[in-house]
Amino acid sequence: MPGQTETSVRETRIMLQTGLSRATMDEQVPRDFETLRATILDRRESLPKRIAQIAAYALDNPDDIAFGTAASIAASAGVQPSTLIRFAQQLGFDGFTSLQQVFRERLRERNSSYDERLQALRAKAEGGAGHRAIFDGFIAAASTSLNDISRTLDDAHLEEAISLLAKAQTIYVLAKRRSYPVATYIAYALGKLKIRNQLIESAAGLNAEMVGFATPADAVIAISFSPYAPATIEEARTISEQGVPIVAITDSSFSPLAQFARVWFEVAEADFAGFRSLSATMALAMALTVGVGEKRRDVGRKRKA
Amino acid sequence: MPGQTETSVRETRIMLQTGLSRATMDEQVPRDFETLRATILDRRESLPKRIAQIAAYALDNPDDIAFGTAASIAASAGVQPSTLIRFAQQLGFDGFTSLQQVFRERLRERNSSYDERLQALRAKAEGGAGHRAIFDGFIAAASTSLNDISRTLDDAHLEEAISLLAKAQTIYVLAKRRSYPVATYIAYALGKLKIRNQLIESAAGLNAEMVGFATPADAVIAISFSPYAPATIEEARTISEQGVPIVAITDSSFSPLAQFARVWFEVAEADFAGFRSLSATMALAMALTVGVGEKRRDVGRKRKA
DNA sequence: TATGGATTGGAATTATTATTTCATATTGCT
DNA sequence: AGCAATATGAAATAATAATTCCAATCCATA
Repeated sequence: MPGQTETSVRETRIMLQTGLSRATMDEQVPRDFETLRATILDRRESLPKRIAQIAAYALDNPDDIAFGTAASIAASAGVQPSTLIRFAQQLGFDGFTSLQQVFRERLRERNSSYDERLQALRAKAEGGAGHRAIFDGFIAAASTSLNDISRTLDDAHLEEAISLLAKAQTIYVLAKRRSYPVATYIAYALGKLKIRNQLIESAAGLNAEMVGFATPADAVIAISFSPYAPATIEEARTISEQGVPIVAITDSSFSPLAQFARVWFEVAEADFAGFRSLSATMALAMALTVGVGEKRRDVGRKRKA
Repeated sequence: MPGQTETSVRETRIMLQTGLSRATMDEQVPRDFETLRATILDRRESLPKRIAQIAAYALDNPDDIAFGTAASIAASAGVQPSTLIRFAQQLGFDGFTSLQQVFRERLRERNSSYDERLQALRAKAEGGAGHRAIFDGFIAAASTSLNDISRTLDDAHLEEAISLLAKAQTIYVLAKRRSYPVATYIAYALGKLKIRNQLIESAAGLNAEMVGFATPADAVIAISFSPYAPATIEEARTISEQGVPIVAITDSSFSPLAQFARVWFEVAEADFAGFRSLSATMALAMALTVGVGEKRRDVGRKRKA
């Protein structure tokens, strides 16, 4: 019997079961994972027990659905393979295989290098594709930056920077403009960890004096990206000439900050709509801060013992 | 004939072909994608033409290998299925299926829900696993938060908030403590976009006066997460009583901020080592800011036309 | 340019996996 | 409680896909 007849017989049966016309059916089949997810959550209540069981499993373990065989998935979820297929059919798919496609597509999508997605989103936003596109762009930029930094960060530098900062009496935090939010976050976190710190703010114009108090027993976290705020560079220079060690977060080895720094990190943030992400810098800043907190605790313990 | 015999016959044949003992073979089979990649690049020169062809294809289209069938992959790469299997065997696998596992594992790894990774990292960091673990933890927390928000953000709310803010004469930005970095970033970005704004700072203790200037023609972006800074809530209340519309970013519908807000966003940030990520909030903040910038430009253009 | 070995193509075979079927159990309703 | 409709389990079957086999081809070397 030719495949075509086979298929149409199957379709007829499903249509009878669900009471839907073919056209309606097609419209309702969720093609992408998010729609599928929503559909499942929507119908969760009205699903039979076993079907609900596999539905829950599917949302909890999407990767297993993407890669497993009907039998293996059914076993993990504690149902029969046939139930899995019924589940797929209830959702409007014509079998497990086509349901699985959606789960596979999801992995492909997610994995398609964020760089590519970012390109696409930039183009989309340029074309005036609404505010959601802008939002997605910032999400993508942040994700890209996180991926990048987690690939490129050098563990040894991290250790070195943390040791250096852990020894400091006071940690000075130096950043302006775009980097300023990071500085305020560091200051907040250091404060919560009871680590003495001083944010070098520009408001009152007393920076020079503030900087003057730092000694070689202290340390500085300085953050600046191109175009480097002249004030940051100036203050970094002064403070390094006083012999205060500097940990710098910046964006290239040509950065003037890198020259003054005892340890420096190169962080490449992706940008979108003219604004660079801060997510990678933030993550690094937090790691430094909490790392210093940990280190001090450890040292304290050792001294007591 | 039982499967076991079948298998051992196959193994013997391969061993003869490659001239390796079983023990040596096992050591050489690349288990993870990176090793496999290196192995392929290493042997690239010495591979026969068709095998080299599929090798190149595999490195260029790893996703296809992960998802395709031997036949479909072979067709895309322009070779016979049998060649694909020979390729796998040359690398020490016992067939296409086990080669494919490596490509699938790669996708799983990359994609392994950040939540799970976060759990693992938290445990690791607790156990004092060094500073890299802390860093990875913050990266994972940030990624999780980004994933979450991009799933849950409501487009309609975004549009509404942007329209509201775009109409404002002055945008006031209100946030303390942990949220303060976001506020400074918003203020920075609004400034760069030439949008009049006022950061409500606490330094000089003049908040009450500042807040008093706001009128219903203005708008507020208020950001606060549990435990809500009392000052933020107080100022939000006052300002909303003056009839100034508020766009709030907060963490639950029970948040006091949500009560005063015209539009509010629920942002669930993952935490690590006691500090919550800010990445999702930052992304949303940037989308709002740039969205307002776009909207004003559009409106300006329309007026001229 | 002949010859042996390696490589390749394509069909045949075998294994695996999805799907269907049907008997049985459960549920909801009168 | 009894009936019909629905849901479930388990095995049989159909479909699909991986693997093997063998003949044909290519390539290096004498």
